[in-house]
Amino acid sequence: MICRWIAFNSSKVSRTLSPFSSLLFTKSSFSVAKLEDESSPTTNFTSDLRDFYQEILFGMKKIGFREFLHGHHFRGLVSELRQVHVEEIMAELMSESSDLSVWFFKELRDIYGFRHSRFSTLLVSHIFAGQRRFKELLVILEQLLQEEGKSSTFFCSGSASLLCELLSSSFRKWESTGLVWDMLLFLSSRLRMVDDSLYILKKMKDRNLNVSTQSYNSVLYNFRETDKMWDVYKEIKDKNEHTYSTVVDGLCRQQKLEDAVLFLRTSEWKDIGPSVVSFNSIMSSYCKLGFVDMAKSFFCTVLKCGLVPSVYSHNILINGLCLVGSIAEALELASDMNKHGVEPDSVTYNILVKGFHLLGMISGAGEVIQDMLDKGLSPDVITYTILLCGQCQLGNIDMGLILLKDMLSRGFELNSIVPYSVMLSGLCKTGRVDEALSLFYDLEAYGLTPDLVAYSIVIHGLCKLGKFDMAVRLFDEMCYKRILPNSRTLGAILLGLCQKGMLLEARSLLDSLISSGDTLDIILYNIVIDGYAKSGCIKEALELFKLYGLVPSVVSYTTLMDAYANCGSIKSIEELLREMKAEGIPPTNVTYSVIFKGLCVGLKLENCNQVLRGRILEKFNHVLRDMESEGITPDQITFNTIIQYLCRVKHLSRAFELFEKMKSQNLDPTSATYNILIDSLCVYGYIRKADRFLYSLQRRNVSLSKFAYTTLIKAHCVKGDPEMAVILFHQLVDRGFDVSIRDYSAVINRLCRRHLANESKYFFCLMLSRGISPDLDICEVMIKSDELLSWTIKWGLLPDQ
DNA sequence: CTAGGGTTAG
Repeated sequence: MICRWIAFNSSKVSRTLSPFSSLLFTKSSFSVAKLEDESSPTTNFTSDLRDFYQEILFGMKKIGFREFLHGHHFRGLVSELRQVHVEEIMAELMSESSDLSVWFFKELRDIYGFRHSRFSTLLVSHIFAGQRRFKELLVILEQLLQEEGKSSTFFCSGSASLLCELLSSSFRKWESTGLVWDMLLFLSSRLRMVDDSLYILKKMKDRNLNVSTQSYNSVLYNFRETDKMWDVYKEIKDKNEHTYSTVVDGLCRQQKLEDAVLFLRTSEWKDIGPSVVSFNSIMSSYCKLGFVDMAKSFFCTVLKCGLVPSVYSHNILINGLCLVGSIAEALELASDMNKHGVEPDSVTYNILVKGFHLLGMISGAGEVIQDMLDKGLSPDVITYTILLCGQCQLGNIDMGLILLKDMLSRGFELNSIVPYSVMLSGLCKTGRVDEALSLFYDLEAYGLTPDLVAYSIVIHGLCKLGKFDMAVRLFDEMCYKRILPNSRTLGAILLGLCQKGMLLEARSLLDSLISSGDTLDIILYNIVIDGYAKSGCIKEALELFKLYGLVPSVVSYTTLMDAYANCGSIKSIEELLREMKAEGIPPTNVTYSVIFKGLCVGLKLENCNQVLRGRILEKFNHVLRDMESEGITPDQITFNTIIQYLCRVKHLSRAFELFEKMKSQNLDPTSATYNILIDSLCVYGYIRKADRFLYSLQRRNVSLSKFAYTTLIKAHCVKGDPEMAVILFHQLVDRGFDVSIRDYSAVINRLCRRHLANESKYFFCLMLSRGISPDLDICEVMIKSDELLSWTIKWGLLPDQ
């Protein structure tokens, strides 16, 4: 019968039918056949779509919704189903029973993954609200809001207005509508859709709808770090404990710690009295400022008030103790927790693990993890991330990769991008940006979506290593995904432009950011100032430094000073140093290394003038004294700079004294330190000493760079100890250094010049045996040597005539 | 209210 009805009607209605209906017309399936058998013949042939749905509904009811919806023909049609059809059916089902429409709604959503319209969702929300099914209400409204958030555009977040309009027009008469409004307010606020929540709140007030304290508290929470906090606070009629503790926390976050303490004591609290949570906020703030003792005294106040310190209170204090390096006291407090009736949780252990890592005590961290396991708690993603971070900071990138793999095999990385970001950062910082990039693209396969931080890390790594084009590609990809760059991402791009020498582009990007009105981070200026300085445009660097009414930081000053240092303009450096000190900006050890560098370069320039030379040496000692009096301890690079300077003025014994001093201050000399010393020993002819020095370093298993070897090898070639050169060259090869044709040519060149033909031949053959073909450069050197000419011809190395 | 990720200068 239905088939006949379809045949009759299809020509009439086909123009108005949706793909869904058209398909329904033409499909002849088991279910439709069944429908025909069991439904009564329809007599009212109308082309009205609404009636059509009623017919379908009638049929569906006859054979049972479950069977109809699960029938394979329906599955085939569902992709053609439009939200408006569902709304239509839902409304019809409502007149039958609300449970039926809820069932239809859920069935479509859960079985077919159907995305419901605002209207359908709000309809079911009202049913849930009426039946006090709050959990389900929460779930579908949260989903709705998230969908709204996704579909809103960059600069317009007015997604709530559509919902409010619908609520006011279609659902005004529903008894449960106030509840739905309030829940929407609560959720939009909790989802940090701040503008939306304010819009909803305003509409609720216009309509005289009741705003629950919970929702108000959530709005308050979002504004707790701003001036608007008090406005929201005043509006709340039935304030509760949460309201008060949010205000305390807000004041703490606004750096108004004294006001927070004052608020704690006011009568605002009526008979409730301050809660532990408020004390926790205050303790946390004091810890972050490094005032652990203040935090401790508030901990005692908690006890005196007859309140019980929570696990949070303990963790906050333990964290504070770790941050100031009092790990022993932190451990003690953790073990005393049971005296207050609480037990350490995984947060406690993670804090302790981090504490040990901060002190570089890896074994201690291991013990904490063992304690954790003994307690029946497993290390979680955060534990692993802390360990990973520690390894990366120590430069043990491969160890980090192993840790990450270990995590992966335990399967709990899936919900967090953070450990991957740490790894990406570690790889980028050690120049392994290609590995970072491939890890980055693997993320999707792990079901993780890179966020702003992950993108920024890789973009920065690419820029730093000169792969600017790739960086821009990622930047575009990120923007396309609607992940908006922030000042850190833009800083990376600026860095990339400067490194590419695209200073005009860097400058115009900076200018466009300046004209956008927001106050720019000084770091962005510093990047461009450095870009100018590095390419010798001191004038432009200075202009940027002075014109824009910005407050230069120590980095701005040091950057400019470095530009002057490179051309030995000691006078300009001194002027800038005076200026920054007058501005109350203390120099750092970076500043001082730049100053030393400037003095070294100046010394080189004034080489022949004894008077100036003496004056610079005087300055050197003066700066050293200043540094000491300012309590600035030189780091490795400062030491290297000074050592290099001492070497340059041939004060080798002073240089070695400083080298010892460096070690006594627990500063591991870097490979650059060894290079400077070995090079200087060679330059001044102390080759035997250089040999012994290298040997002592090898015995101590100190990591040496290739330069240390090649320097000494070259010196032996020049000074006529080719045997030593051969021995060292073999060490170079055996230690797995990448030995290039330039290294062979450097050696052969020097040996030829000393007429050491046999040794030249030896290195030449060694080179060939390692699969390196000679180039024109080497051939020319060999041919020029009388002793080698015939030998060279024998090898067929004469250039084509 | 507590624990994990990214920026500039030597």
